[in-house]
Amino acid sequence: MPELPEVEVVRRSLERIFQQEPVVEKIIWHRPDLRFPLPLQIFKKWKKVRILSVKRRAKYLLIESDCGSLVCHLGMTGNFRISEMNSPRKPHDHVEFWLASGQVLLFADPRRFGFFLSWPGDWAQVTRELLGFEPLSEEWSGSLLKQGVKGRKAPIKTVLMDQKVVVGIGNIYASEILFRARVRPTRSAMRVSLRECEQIVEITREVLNAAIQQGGSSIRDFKSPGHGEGNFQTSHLVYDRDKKTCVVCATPIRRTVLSGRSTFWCPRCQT
DNA sequence: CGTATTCCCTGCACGC
DNA sequence: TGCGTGCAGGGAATAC
Repeated sequence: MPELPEVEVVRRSLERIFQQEPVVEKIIWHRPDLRFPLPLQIFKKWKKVRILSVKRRAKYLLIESDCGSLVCHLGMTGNFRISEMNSPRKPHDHVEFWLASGQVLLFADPRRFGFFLSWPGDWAQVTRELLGFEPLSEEWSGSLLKQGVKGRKAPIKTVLMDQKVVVGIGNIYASEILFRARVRPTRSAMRVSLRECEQIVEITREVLNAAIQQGGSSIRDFKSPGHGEGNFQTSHLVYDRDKKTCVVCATPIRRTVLSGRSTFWCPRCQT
């Protein structure tokens, strides 16, 4: 489900929810085994906790409270929604945040690749060391991407999805970005020129920002509490369009598997 | 070391 | 209709 735009849309939704009602009365969980075990210590401790902020780094959400912080990752199918105390739960509702307003923020995740962590230390510090550049930050640039691809024999698409190089770009947006940049996803990353890296950086920002504006891409099941479904899937030019005609040149779009992930590209537009 | 594959898990679309 | 197969937006652990 969630790449950077979707996670950012969720972040904004959660921010709005907690601005309206910052107090979490308690947390209820229905199973402790998401991708990683839930931080039950924290969950038990969180009674009458005030949420101070919801931040995003890469595809991680950081929920900060006056009683410590939670890191949340949505995995593939993780999602939040607002519900009422007495309204029926669904099969994959794993965590409930009971708000002082009487509403309940539910976290559901059918595939359970998502997780919550409590992070005692400085999360920003950790992510600085382990993760690459934020694509929407001022500091990222074509020359930095060029440094990132230096000596990388792997396909440019794989490197673009490498969270140590640049964060937040997942399988959908990697194909979409490279199509718009006219760079073939299979090309060895080291063979992408500085000029092309600059192009990729610029287009990455355009695509991710547009996707955020559109509320993300809702294929399958992505939804955000308060924002609902996104619309950016209607702007997909190559993703999931195998054998359909390229919107630019009418050549059939091709599907290739790279690092085990479906990849879509136009054999004529992209070199 | 870098790269590719496998696996975690459930649901759904598809073909027979 | 029912069943098997393959595939799905992420990422970590293996296997080369």
